[in-house]
Amino acid sequence: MSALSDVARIAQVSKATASRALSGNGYVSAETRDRVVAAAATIGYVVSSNASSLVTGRTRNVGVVIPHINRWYFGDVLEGIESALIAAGYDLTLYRLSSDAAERRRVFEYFLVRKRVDAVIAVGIELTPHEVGLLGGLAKPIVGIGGPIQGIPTLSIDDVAAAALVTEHLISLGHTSIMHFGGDQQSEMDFRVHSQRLAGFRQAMDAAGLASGDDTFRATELSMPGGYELALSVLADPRTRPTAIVAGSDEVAIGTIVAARQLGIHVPAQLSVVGIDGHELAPMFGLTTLAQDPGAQGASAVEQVMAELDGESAAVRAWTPYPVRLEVRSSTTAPLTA
Amino acid sequence: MSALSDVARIAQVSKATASRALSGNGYVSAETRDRVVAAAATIGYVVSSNASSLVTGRTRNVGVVIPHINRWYFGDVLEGIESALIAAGYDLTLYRLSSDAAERRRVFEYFLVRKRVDAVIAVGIELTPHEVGLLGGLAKPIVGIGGPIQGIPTLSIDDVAAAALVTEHLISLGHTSIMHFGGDQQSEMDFRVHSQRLAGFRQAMDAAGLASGDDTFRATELSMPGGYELALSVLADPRTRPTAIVAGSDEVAIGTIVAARQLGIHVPAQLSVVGIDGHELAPMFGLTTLAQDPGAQGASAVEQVMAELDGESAAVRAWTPYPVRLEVRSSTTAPLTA
DNA sequence: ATGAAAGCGCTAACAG
DNA sequence: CTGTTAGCGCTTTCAT
Repeated sequence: MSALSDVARIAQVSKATASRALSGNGYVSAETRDRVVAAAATIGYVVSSNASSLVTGRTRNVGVVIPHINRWYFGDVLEGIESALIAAGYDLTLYRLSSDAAERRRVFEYFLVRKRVDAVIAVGIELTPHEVGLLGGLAKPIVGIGGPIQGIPTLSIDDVAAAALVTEHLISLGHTSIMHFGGDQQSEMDFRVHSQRLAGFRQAMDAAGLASGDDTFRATELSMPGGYELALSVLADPRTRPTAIVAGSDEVAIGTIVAARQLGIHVPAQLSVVGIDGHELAPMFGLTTLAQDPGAQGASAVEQVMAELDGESAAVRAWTPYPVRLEVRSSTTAPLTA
Repeated sequence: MSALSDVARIAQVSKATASRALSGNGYVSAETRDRVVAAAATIGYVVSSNASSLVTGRTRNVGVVIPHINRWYFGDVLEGIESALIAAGYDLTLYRLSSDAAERRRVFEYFLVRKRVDAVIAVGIELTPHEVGLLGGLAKPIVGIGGPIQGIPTLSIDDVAAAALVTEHLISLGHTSIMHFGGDQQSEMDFRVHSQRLAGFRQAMDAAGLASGDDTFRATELSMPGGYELALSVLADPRTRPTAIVAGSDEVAIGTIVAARQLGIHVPAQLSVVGIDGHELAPMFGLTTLAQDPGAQGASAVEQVMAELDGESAAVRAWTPYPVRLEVRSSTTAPLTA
């Protein structure tokens, strides 16, 4: 493997000059630079990022911690982050956090701390103050996606408002028997997203004077199979079946629709369903959903990180709700007495 | 940031001894090791992987190149790789390759070469001999997933046989008018997967004496919207509509089913559909599909890489077909005259 | 079993 | 504008 010294020797300059010529830092005469660049090209020289990082303290690499890869919302966010990072010339090191606490500790206390990453983006994970402190102590920027984290900038929609909005949509259609298929309230993993969406749902129901008690909420994994299984069991009984469902995610919504159709329930004539993610596949299913843009949120997070890395650390340390709008489609929601 | 020298000073040993105690390489008396470990713990010492990599030449990091993140098959493979890597104490650096040739070159000639990764796993991407040579010249192990690559070990199913199998299934059900909704034959990205599946389809059709000409094949992006759009246009005309579809992926299959139902076509009474990936969501849709296990393939790839990294470089340099079986479900395929 | 010393490959002052 | 010098933090002979 050729080193900088080889380039220097061939170009007949010192290592320092070669370094300057290649990195673009510092003055180098045009002709010298050309010689150096040519020399580097002929021997196929590429910097050793290790050596370079060791002295500069910068790795041009950011760590991304995320609970799932193969879920619509998370996959979209990840793609958005990936594109933005590559465009900025940064590497992306991926850590999937399971609910296993020991593994989580290992990621934070070992993997993320070894001077391997310049910054961390946490997607859909509520960092503990301890974890924030760990990274913060190393002066590594952190930005979150998916919900407020104490003391660091976070991008997310206003989940309470979002859930309230879709619920109101259903109510405005004349529905009175509405259920929320949401995330497990115990799950530490995904922020307060679950509880906030439930809160928004209840808020809208209460405001309309509708029942919002325990039997209007059922917890499930926020996945297609999750929604499917739950819907199969809840919708089977025609006497207790609601006329509308506020799904905790688009995947849950689709799962619910598939199950309903399988039970012979007509969507939307007999059951209206709304989602919350605004995934690109939603239109295909005609799903009425909130239009948040996960990919764009990922890209914004990268922007934030880059800004902080460039010293603009006075960035927004507070949470800013990401704007959303309700995308109304005809095929999964309908007036109650259409 | 505390360094090894700090640990050494506190434990009252030399840096060399501290290093040995912490890494477990070389002789250290039990009591000395305890002192060192304790010292490291109190100041929260973590090795700088840069410094360590610089001298050892090993990064404990593997690069993964993959064309999509948010597709069932690829997401599953990626999850499998991630888990296996973390378990082995390795980091995973993710590169999504678009069809942009310039970007692809940049990834191979810049990102992957800077002594940042110990090995590369290429998923669903046919590496060129040049790319293989690039990494090979650096003595970095490469393993592929998804199809044969010249000169390196690759994991994949036998796509010709797989496509033939699902096609035969349809034929055995009495279908004679069968179409293949597969991947674009021009796409360089995804190996020969597309053409191989088409070949398998034609092989089975020909063997049964059925028409397998150009009008039995339609190309689409191997995604749900891809399958959906294509099905919408192809299935609309009842006079030319086939009775069965061999989908190029599970996503295409689902998209096709959704479109068919939307057109009022009953699946499987009027249209039978088979997929090829065996995704975990297939059962939910009752999809008849091949059972390949993408996650397991990812894990196997990691095993291969680790073996090569441990010097067992005499590993299988040839392609070994990954075993599959056909999972027959009742709801998306049926005898023609049921 | 432990320590001293020599780098790994590069960048960043500081002179000139 | 270019060269000299001094490390970045760690591992690894080679002595002891």
